[in-house]
Amino acid sequence: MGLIKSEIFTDEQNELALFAKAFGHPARVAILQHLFKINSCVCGDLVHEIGLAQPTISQHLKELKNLGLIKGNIEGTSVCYCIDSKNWSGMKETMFEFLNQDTAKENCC
Amino acid sequence: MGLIKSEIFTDEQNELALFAKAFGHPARVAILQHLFKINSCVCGDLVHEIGLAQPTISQHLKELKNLGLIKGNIEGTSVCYCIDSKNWSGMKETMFEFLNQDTAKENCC
DNA sequence: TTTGTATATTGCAATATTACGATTAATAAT
DNA sequence: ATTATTAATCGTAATATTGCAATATACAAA
Repeated sequence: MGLIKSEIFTDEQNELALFAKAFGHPARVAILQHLFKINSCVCGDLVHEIGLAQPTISQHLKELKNLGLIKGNIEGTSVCYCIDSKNWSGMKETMFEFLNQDTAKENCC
Repeated sequence: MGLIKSEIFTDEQNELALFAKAFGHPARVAILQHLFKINSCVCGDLVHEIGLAQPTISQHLKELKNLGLIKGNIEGTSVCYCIDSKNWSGMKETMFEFLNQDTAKENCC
């Protein structure tokens, strides 16, 4: 199959999984870290910085963009990609809620 | 290819991606939420709770166990799975550092 | 208009993931 | 000993992901 049965899970579970999946590849982690580091970016830099072929980087950027975590502004012949702060904050909220489930719990084993 | 080029990324980037990938499937999200909720669990409950076949749940549990996020104690004929609090905290630290990169940054676009 | 530069898209091969039926292993109950 | 119960493993089909070469697109510069 290879097909996730999304219909049996809640919207929250599916949303969180989609966000997490975005971070589930080291290239996308590296892209986001680089975008934060220089606070503005063109794709060309990323190809050089990360060491994957241009189509591959472009594909990863597209995924992050579709999720809303980054946005791209065309500037002449190149594209300025950067973090979408508002959406990043929203995503963080979702992740924090999930990650902090352990507070106020005792261990059983 | 379908093969991640881990060797071109840092250990931190690869580790974070592995943790994130664990949350990148709604079934594993649901499993972890359920484990937190009842604070102790046997696999059978999860099969009933989540609605996937027993081998599928077992496989997801194995992945979470391999990552160290949960541990399983055999109790008679069933297995008691629960969160590994220590490792969960460590994972949280890693994720928080990544998610909080945006603090102390100004927007560019 | 041609040439160069930067990014996106297409097509494809290789590998990974998801899901489950069938089976196995291990213990509990009778 | 036999049977029932629970969970792991095996095998396999279907789908997804990763990565890149080739190509297309879009704009700038000459």
